[in-house]
Amino acid sequence: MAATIKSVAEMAGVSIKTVSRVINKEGTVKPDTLQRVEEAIKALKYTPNKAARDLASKGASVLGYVYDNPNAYYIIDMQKGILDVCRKNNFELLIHPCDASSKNIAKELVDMVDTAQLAGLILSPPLSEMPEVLSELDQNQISYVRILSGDGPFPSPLPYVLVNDFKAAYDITEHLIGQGHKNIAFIAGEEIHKSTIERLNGYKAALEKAGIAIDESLIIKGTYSFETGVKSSETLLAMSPPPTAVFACNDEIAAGTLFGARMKGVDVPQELAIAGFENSPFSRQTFPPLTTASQPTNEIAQHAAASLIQYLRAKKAKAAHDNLNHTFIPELVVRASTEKQ
Amino acid sequence: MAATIKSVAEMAGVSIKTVSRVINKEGTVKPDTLQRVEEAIKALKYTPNKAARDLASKGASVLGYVYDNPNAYYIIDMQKGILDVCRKNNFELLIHPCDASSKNIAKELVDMVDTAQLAGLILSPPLSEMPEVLSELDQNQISYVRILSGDGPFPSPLPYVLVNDFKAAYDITEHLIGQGHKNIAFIAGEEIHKSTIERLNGYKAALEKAGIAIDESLIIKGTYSFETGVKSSETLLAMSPPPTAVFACNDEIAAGTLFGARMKGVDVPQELAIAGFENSPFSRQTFPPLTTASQPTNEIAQHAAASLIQYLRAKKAKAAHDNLNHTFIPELVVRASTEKQ
DNA sequence: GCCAAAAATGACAACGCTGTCATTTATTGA
DNA sequence: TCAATAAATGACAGCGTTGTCATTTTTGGC
Repeated sequence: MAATIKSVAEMAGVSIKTVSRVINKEGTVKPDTLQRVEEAIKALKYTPNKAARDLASKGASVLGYVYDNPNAYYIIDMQKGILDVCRKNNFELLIHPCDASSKNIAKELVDMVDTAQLAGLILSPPLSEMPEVLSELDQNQISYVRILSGDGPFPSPLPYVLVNDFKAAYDITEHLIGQGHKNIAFIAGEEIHKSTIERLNGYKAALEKAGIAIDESLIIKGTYSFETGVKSSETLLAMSPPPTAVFACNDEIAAGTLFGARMKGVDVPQELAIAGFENSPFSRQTFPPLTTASQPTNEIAQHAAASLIQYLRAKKAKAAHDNLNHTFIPELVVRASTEKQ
Repeated sequence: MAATIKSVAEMAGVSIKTVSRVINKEGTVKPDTLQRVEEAIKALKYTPNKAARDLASKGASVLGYVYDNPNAYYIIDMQKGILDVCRKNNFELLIHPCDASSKNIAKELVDMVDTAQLAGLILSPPLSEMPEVLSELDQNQISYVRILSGDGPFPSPLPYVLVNDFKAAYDITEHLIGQGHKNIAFIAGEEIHKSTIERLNGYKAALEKAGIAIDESLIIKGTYSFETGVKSSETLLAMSPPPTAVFACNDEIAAGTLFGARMKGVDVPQELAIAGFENSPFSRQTFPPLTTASQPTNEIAQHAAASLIQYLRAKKAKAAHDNLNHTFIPELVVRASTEKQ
């Protein structure tokens, strides 16, 4: 039914190998043969059979994107970025949502790579920051690229993409200080996310720089969730005096904090300034809109996918690969939630 | 390097065909041979090569999920549901975000099915409701399952999953009427989404049932976006008298309406009640939280994927397939945005 | 116009599995 | 015990490509 390389070869009056050369753009085909073959391909609506290709050339070109992250916007953006690069490079993408807190998550990933015959993995936080996962992958010689929080460079044979949360958190805190706040609370997310630590450190560094003593009671542990924001705002507003500003570890928490403040009739930003992190779409849609830090998720994803593909190609060709590790710095986005009139 | 069927066969002292029978659970292998083979598989960590399998058995098992929808939560939920079913049935999933407004979207899909050798497509709105797309797929004999708005059953050889937006919209409107409102506005989304029409019809039907005349000036056209909500609320609040309630076609619009009301200092729900649709996570997180209708997206997705797979199997076996088309009715979720104290 | 070298093309064996059909082994009934 | 039959198993040819290496054709220098 469907055309095969053989039918194309017959129609063009060449051998199948020549057709193969054409579809793989090997460039050693005479212009007029090339044209004949291309015409035949078009006429027969021929598309190479992927299974046969993968089999013959040993190894399919499929990447895996593994995520465990509650933020749908983040995932979708990541996914789109990765997909774009995959498509351009003739790779396919296998998507695998998973539960990072599951005990055998590492084994599960190795299994997946085996069964689906993946060429490599793209890991985003927290998976990309879990030593047990990484070492298991290393032991099984699985290639991967990590997206993680930090400010390298650091030595690693495998590619990675860094997001400098420290700097961005520093900027946000500095902005709050610039608005005259001295009593600034910090609401943290899960500590398994390195971003939490980095953001906390940025917060602390900015306070120190401004000569403001760090008050541990203003630092609240939580999860990256709306609920954490709601609960924390209760705790914070019950203090005397309450903080005049809150730096929430992400927009969800910030939105929760805002919600909590509103419930108590506390005016934002007059009585309480609130900043988030991540620049989720809804950070623009709360009332008032949230000050936050924007990271170019799509770009980060593209970069990650591209460097993994580059790494895989270099490995296959047994060549050294250029190191294209890169650090992204989220940018401060100031909105009404931290600006008094 | 990696184990093949041959190495397993040698180790177990059987022919490769017997190993094949074991991994395909054909059930015609003696218990003790079976055990020997299974042990060899385990010992060698053998996993069948997918490419070889697909090639030999003609036809890979890959479904395509095509979407063009701005709602990240919806997509993620859909995707997870589909992925679950795919994994259980040994199918793979190719994800393809696209632009439904692009002129050659239909060709693009056909191309994708060809190049990626897809077994079938899962279409969600608006793609699933575009005649030009469907007829192009039909012409190319591509199998697909549609998720769409409506309240069938209707005759179709291909499977589909319906969401009864009419009924849910009727319920929401009835709820608003029950709260004493007579002057209820409707903010629509893109008309290319059949859900918009269905929801509008549900709204109208409920008004009629209650004997309330339909006021076309209260029906505002827009897109499924926050911005539409903001703008529409300006228009509506400038009327004299302004409506006392708004039924927004989805939560994004509702959130925008809420935002707009807040900007004008209009109290929700005392002065203006607002209802949305979809039960997005953020509908719980606005202040006040939004009344909305909840659709079991994950379940819908699972159902869609399962019926497509069933259809494909039946087709391959040239058997008639049970029709498992199903209609889901979103459920009313009442929250503070429509309930006066 | 001839030869060597380079460029283009082809023949054919993999790749790792499944499908078909032949063969061997176990089971049954008399 | 021996056919006759059923159950297990095996041999081997594909599946549609790519890789390797041999062969043919073209090119360029003299």
